[in-house]
Amino acid sequence: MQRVREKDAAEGGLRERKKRATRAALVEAAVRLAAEHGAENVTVEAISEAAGVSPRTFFNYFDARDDVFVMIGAESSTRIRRGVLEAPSGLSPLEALREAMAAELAEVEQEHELWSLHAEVLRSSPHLLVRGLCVHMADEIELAETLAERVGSRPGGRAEDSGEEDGQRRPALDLYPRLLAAVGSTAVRVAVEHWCARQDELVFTDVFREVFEQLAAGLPAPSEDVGRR
Amino acid sequence: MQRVREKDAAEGGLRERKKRATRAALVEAAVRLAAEHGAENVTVEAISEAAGVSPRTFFNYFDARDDVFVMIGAESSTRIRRGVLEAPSGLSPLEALREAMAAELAEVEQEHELWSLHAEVLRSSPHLLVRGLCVHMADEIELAETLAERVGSRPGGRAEDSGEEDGQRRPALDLYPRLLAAVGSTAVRVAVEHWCARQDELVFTDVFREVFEQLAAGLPAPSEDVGRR
DNA sequence: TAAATTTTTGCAGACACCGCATTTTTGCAT
DNA sequence: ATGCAAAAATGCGGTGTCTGCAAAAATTTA
Repeated sequence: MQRVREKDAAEGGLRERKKRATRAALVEAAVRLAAEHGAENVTVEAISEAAGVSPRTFFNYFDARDDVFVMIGAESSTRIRRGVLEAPSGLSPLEALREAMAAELAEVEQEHELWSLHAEVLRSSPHLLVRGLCVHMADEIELAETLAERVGSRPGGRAEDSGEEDGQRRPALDLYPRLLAAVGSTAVRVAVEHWCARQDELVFTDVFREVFEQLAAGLPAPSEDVGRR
Repeated sequence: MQRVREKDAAEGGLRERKKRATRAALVEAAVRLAAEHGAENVTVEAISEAAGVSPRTFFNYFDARDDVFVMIGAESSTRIRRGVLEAPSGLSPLEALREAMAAELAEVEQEHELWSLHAEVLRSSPHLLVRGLCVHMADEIELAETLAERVGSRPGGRAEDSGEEDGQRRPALDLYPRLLAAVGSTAVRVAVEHWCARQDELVFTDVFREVFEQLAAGLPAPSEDVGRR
């Protein structure tokens, strides 16, 4: 009866594995087709056919056609939140967030191949880029909750509460965690965009470090050494 | 022959005035219908009928149906940018941005009636809220350019022009203005959201001041003495 | 193997959206 | 005012998105 509870989590059942495979197939087919013909000219029918499922099934996996181009880093959010909680307790909230995000970005670097193709698709149709960032924003509230947890439970004892799956309880977060989550996410976005714009000249790690330094310094006016003329 | 005045700019031609009227009628009809029946259940046909135009005409004004629920603060962006340039030169970039945004928010407060109704619609269907923020984001690049102008960091040689006649050429802005524009916008968004969540208890001005103080201070960990202010 | 559960699929239909041709409105010069 | 050109509104037809429903297929459980 109650023996199977976490099929969704790992790859317990064969059923879940197939679902993951189908979803991945749809995403890959979509990205590949979009890279070739342009995202606007790729129909649900074409994606479904390339993935080997019916068009109707597509909508069992994605609420909207555009979502398939955007649902890439779906698990990043979870990993970042875990990273925030596991960061050394000596770090400030901003530093903890920075470290968690840096780790996740390094992780993403592994799948550089797929992300590169994906980025190309988004670049050709900014409409989708915007949509992707919106999805990212949905994670912001959860990140804020995690940050609140870290800030609230000070070091000394392990803040590892077993039942943190409260899920329902949304007690109007404090301003600070919300702000930190939103601003941190935004900073990373800017870093990525800036790096994408001039990939050749810049090392992403530098840009990443730079934006967080700026944040920590309170966004002061840039030094004068550049402002000649 | 081709003496093309700028009828588009102000209220010169009667033609433009009618266009504005039609657009406003569509927006108002849409918001009103959405407030009553829920945004999801309002078709283009219904909006068009309420506004007294044909359904086809609707798409002459808006690229997508959802846009009609979102195109409210279309001119805020321009006013904010002007505010940034006109701010006292003694202010830091962050302060200039803060002042410009505070002024615009005060301006918006005038049309409190419409915005309140509009906010209610967005609250009932977060899908649209997301879309609205996306529109907001499009302004971010322009805001970054304005900030760059104020700071005086124009890369790419001839700093003399500063004109927008390049049209296509967007010379890869510096990191700092981009970051400031994005983070500033994000901070305001968080402030608005936070205030909306607990409208009864909070004064918006306080929240607004608070987020910018946090930014200027580098987002330090919140101290234990909360009642300091 | 049979039953229960979940997923897939086809189908019908509402609606969003776009291109095109036609009609109406507006701006301007005569 | 009046005719002409530009621009907008409209109607129509078609493609594509997305949903609900019920049957069929696959998978798990008993």
